[in-house]
Amino acid sequence: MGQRNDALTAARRRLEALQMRFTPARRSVVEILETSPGPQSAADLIVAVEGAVPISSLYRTLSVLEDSEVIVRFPDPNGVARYELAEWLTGHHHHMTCIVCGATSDVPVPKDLETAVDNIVAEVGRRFDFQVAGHRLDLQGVCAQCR
Amino acid sequence: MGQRNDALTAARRRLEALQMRFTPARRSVVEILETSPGPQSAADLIVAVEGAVPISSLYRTLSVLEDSEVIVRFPDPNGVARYELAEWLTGHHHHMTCIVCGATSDVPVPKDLETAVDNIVAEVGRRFDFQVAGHRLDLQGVCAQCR
DNA sequence: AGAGAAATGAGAATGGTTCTCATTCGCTTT
DNA sequence: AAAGCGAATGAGAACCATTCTCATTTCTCT
Repeated sequence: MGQRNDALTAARRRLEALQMRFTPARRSVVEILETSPGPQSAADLIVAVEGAVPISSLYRTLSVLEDSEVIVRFPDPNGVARYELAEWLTGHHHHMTCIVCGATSDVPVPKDLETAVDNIVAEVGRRFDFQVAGHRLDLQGVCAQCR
Repeated sequence: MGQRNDALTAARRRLEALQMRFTPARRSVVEILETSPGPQSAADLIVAVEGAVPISSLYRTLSVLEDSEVIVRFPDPNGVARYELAEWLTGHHHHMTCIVCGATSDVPVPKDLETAVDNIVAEVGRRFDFQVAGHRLDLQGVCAQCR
């Protein structure tokens, strides 16, 4: 199965299904996120689009994509928002943040380990009477480059 | 072992070791965090101290306590900073955030499960050449009250 | 070509957090 | 007890990321 344009196509379909337009700005953001090694901030994206999208429009683009569940937003360790493609487009994964350089990158946790995480999470939910809908696991440490 | 004032005493000692004063504002914050069921925001703390500490002082107090590693700060799902006692004072734990009411509470993951998490985290670090220093596991779901 | 809905761009406004600076506090030394 | 002095405080300004407003522009469908 071809993967190069899957996210782009899926995003277009999703937006069209909601009768929204797949405009150049929306397309650019999806394209950039598709090829990024980790979640990007609004500031990162402004740089990536080379200023072609004004800030106010970029934020609006991001919130449209978030509302349509093409991307997800979450705060990085400093509280600034970072965005990445939703998991139905990229698969489930976690993050590791280098405490030296600050970079956050994706970690596609191997299936065997992810299964173990799922079991733990489910068990915790059971023990604490909490109906678990999802989880986030973030590793903090030092990346290979910074060593 | 008495636990009621352990955090307070430990915090005092830590600050004094750094030749800083254990002032009323600093004491209040530690006290409040010690008795809170989960991480608190600056706004929460202002309410908890009943306005006795002005905002600018509260933030300064928080950063002093953070710098001296008595508390830790991290962003909640909306990006606003939340604070809790450092793990050397409370023990390792995780969080669960209710996607209905937004409350975040502590989850003292049972030792057996935590061991499993540790193993997974270590294994991921090994596989991805990442020197793991710590981890955060956040559950999202619906709490008992909201069901 | 024209109408109407959707999207855009510029800038103002907001909210959380940090900074500045003059004042006050609390030890320590007389 | 008073002076000296660094630490801490309080008020408000400043900052920065993000959101909002609104007039203008662009699509899409006739």
